Amino acid sequence: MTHQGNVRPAAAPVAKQRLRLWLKLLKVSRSVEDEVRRRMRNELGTTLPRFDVMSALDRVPEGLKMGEISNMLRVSNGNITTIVDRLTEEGLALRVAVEGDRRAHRVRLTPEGQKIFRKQAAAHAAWIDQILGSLAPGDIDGMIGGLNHLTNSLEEQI
Amino acid sequence: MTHQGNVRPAAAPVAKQRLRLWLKLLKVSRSVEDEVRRRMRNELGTTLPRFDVMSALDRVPEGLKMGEISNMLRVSNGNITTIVDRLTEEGLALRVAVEGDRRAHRVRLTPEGQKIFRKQAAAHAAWIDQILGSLAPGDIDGMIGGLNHLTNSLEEQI
DNA sequence: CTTAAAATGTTCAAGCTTGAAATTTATTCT
DNA sequence: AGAATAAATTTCAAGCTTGAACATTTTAAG
Repeated sequence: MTHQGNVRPAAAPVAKQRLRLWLKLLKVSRSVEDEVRRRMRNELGTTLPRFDVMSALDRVPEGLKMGEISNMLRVSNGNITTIVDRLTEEGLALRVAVEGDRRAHRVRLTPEGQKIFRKQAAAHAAWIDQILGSLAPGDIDGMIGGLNHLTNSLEEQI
Repeated sequence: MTHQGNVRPAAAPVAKQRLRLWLKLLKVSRSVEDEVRRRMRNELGTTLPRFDVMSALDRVPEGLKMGEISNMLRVSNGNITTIVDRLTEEGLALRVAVEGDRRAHRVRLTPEGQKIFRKQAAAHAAWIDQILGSLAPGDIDGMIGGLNHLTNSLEEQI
């Protein structure tokens, strides 16, 4: 029963609000992402995409198939191919054959890759804490709430 | 209000919360951005960067210098060059000489470019309203508040 | 078993993005 | 004025990203 009250201030500009929110959200997340990207390059000599891939791999010691990585990261298949190629060349990751399926390989971090990733992850966490330092727990909870709503409806929608 | 009892569970993990928030923020904004990108391509035959540039130009009828565009969009100079080149080739934008400074040009939308942009902007606004449709005014206000805090501190910091 | 369909990856062309180097034009200093 | 410095862009190499086309292997159907 969506029943309007008797006084309507104006044709509800919820749509406008949503657009404003989105523009703001995009701006903030681009700013932070740019800053992180810059530090990845300058302080760690790596890139965000590589870090993302290594992060996915680090969570699953037995390794991930290419398709699993690209699903997790919401990124195209071909994309992952080149990133993993490079990580492999540098000895940070390796592909192991999947028993019973000659199409697929499982990608894993090498011990060296793990060691390096751990360091990078610590640096990354510290940056984020610093960059988002102005946010109080109250802000955080509020935003996480809204973001969760969004995430849920996006998963249904898209 | 989630109010902790008198016992503090552990050394305040605000940093962890901030990291969680950032990962969520990044995920949501990438999802929405990807969806918008997809529709830009499939439904409008354009790209987000082009749309962004046209959007900046549309707001300033007298035109913008290259550097002004790249500042507004927080994007490198070289980047804008190629995008404007393409818009120009297609007759959607044009460069007019700046009186008294032969280094710079002012980029403007052509009437054709304006017409096309207006249509695209309307479609874009509708998408956002639909994609963010699950957000109630309460969510929106909360998030905008948090984002404003962040924006402010980012501007000082970075 | 043989063939068609599905799944898993890789390759490729095109566009985006960046930072650094190069270019051209303005401005400032002696 | 002449030289050095600064400003506005463009060019360039390298990496990221995507979707489409392709190749290989697996699974399902007949």
